[in-house]
Amino acid sequence: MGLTKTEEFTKPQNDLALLTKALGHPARIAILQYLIRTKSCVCGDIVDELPLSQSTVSQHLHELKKVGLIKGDIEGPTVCYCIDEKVWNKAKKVISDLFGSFEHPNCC
Amino acid sequence: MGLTKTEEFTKPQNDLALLTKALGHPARIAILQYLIRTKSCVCGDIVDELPLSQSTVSQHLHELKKVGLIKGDIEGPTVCYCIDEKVWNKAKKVISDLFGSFEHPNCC
DNA sequence: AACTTTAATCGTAATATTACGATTAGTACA
DNA sequence: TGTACTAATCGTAATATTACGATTAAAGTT
Repeated sequence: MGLTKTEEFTKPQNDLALLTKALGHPARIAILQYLIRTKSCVCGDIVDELPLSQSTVSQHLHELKKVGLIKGDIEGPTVCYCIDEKVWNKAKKVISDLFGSFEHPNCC
Repeated sequence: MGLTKTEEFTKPQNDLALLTKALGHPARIAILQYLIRTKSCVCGDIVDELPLSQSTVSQHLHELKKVGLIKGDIEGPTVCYCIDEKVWNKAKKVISDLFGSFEHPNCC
């Protein structure tokens, strides 16, 4: 199938899964790290930075934009991608809530 | 293709991507939450808890075991799944490092 | 030994993902 | 207007994922 049974799970579960799924590719991790690292929100430079073709990078940027982690502002001929602080902080909270909810093993 | 160019990225990037990818399905989020919530490391009950077939749940458990987040101890006829504290804490750190590395937007 | 229970694995089908080259759309400049 | 550049989209191929039923393997029970 390849089709997730989304309707059978809660919205928080689906949202968290969509978020982590978006993070689940080394290229997208690399993009986020690059955006955080570089002071200026350099744009098409991402393509030069990554070992992937322009169209593939564009697809990964689209995935990240879909979950809101980044946003793209058109600046003349180029596009400026940045981390979306609001979504980023929300994601940070949701994920740390998950990891914080485990204290100690119940068994084993 | 569907084949990630793993060799072009760093090990930390690939490791983090594999971890988040494993989290990137609502069923696997639900499994982890269930294991955290229930005091006893109840086992095949996971199947009853989830709206998926036994074989599908088994596959998801396998995915989580692959990245080490959970471990399964055979206890008589049943198998007891638990969070692996060590891997869990490491994952927690790696992810919070990523989210902590962003302070404020550089632009936009 | 035969039976039951539990959970992994196999086989399969449908859909998703990853990647690329080629094309297109949009903007700036000559 | 024509040209050059950037970045999205289209088309496509290869592989991965999700899901299920059926089968198998392993352990306990009768």
